[in-house]
Order: sequence, then C-alpha cells, then structure tokens
Amino acid sequence: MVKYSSRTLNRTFAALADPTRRRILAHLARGDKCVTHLAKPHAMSLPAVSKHLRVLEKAGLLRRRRYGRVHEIRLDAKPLRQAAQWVEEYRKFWQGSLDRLADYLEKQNRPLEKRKTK
Amino acid sequence: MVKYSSRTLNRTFAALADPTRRRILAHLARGDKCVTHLAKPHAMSLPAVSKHLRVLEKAGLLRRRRYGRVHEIRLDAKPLRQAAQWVEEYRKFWQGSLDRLADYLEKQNRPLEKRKTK
DNA sequence: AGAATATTTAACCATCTGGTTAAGTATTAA
DNA sequence: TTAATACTTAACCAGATGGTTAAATATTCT
Repeated sequence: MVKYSSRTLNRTFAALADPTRRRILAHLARGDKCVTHLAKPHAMSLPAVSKHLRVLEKAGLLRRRRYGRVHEIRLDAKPLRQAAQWVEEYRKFWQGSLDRLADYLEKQNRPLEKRKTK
Repeated sequence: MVKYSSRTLNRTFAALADPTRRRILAHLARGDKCVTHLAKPHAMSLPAVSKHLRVLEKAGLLRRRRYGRVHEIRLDAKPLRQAAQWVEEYRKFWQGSLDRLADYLEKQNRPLEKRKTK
C-alpha cells in the first residue's frame, strides 16, 4: 500500500476535473507558453484563464517565471505521479476482480472438464 | 494520442477530488458493502454519505443492487481506465522532459569530454 | 512622457458542493 | 399491526467555483 497525501490528491484531481484546465495542460505539453498565448483558444476572458492558471499552480501542476511583463508558464507533472499511482491501485484491483471473475466462470462452466493442451 | 470523453473525465476526476469519496472507494475495494456499513467510519450523517455515493454512481465508479431494503454497493473501476490513461500521458511527457533535460545537462557540463567507456 | 501590451486584482454574480436536520418510503421483525 | 431498520428525498445553509467587467500594476515601445 502506497501512502498518499490527501491534500495533494484533492488539489490534483480537482484541478484535472475542469476541461479548460486539461486543455491548458495539453497546450503546455507542447511547449512553454505565456498567458495571452494560452488564453487565445479558450472562448473566455483573460482573467478567467488567469484564475485557471492559479488553480493549476496551487496544485503544483505548473511553474511560472517572469520575464518582464510576460509570464513563462511550464508544465510540472510531478503531482501527477501520486495521482497516477492512486488511480492505478484501484484500476489494478478492478482488473484483479475481472480476472478472479473469469477464473470463477471458467470453473463454473466446465467443472469436470480436463484442459486439452498443457 | 488517445481520445477521451470530456464529460467522463470531468465526472471521474471530480468524484476522486473528495477525500471522503476516495475513502469510500478504498473500503469498497475490500469488499462489497451496504450504505450503512460504508457510512459508519465517516464522521457525518447518512444523507451526506448517500450523496457521495450518488456522485460516485453518476461517475460510473460504483454499481448498486437492491436486496429488499439494503443496497449492495460494489466498485466499478471502468472509468478509471480513461482517467489513468490521461494522467499517464502527461506523466510520461514529464518523464520525457526530465530525460531530455538530463541529456542537455550532460552535454552542457562536459562539452569537450570524451566518454570513457563506450 | 505617453501609449500600448501583458497580466493581475477587485467586485460582483449564478451555480455547484458538501454538509445539516426533518420527513418520507420500503422492507423486515415482533 | 406496530415498531425498527435501511435508505432516500426535501429544504436549507455556508462556502467554493467559474465566469464576467472594470480598474490597477508593470513593463516595453515610440
């Protein structure tokens, strides 16, 4: 069992729950961008995007560095590691359940049958 | 590039963003439970837990079957597959970035040096 | 200095969220 | 039939969320 920080998971999953923020991350994954550049494809005001960026920043999913008046934003996917592990743990459980179910059905369907090969 | 359903991701990540719901899933992973049973360890009212269960249900993360007055709840981790894939895509990007960064630093730090072995 | 650009902050609003208590609906037990 | 059990629904509340417009702050260009 891995140990997870509840606060980090709260913030990470909450940040990922918004489609605009996921799109922003998608753009970031294709190169660092400034705020205006990131805002352009999203049919909403600049302050709205600014807020989304702050949410992502608080979740630790991005870093920003100022060069004069432009902010250079880059993706920091570190928090995704915990999130990925958490999800995988349950996904594997589910896979395990399916496997056990398959075993079960296997035995149920042909209880006295001998396997042909091997 | 994998194709994701935005609505599904919205609901899945939002469902996972709450610690109570994650704890409920953790309990479910250890066996099917009825509502009262699931509610007991959470310092909150039954209706509150009932709401959480509905959120998880709408996100497709659990199924329920009624036996008389008790509801048997079981984990359904299918939606986690998409979520896991989405997260992994960005995690890998990050890993890739780190690798590229490492390469870069490698070259920067010893620009004229010949590698000793191989 | 003055104008344009990049970005944030402030104030506001509607809707969603996570909790409450009280009441309602089935189902099972006495 | 009455009482207990398992659960949901309704009504409410405080605070968060996601958007808006208008104003403020820095920086760069002319």
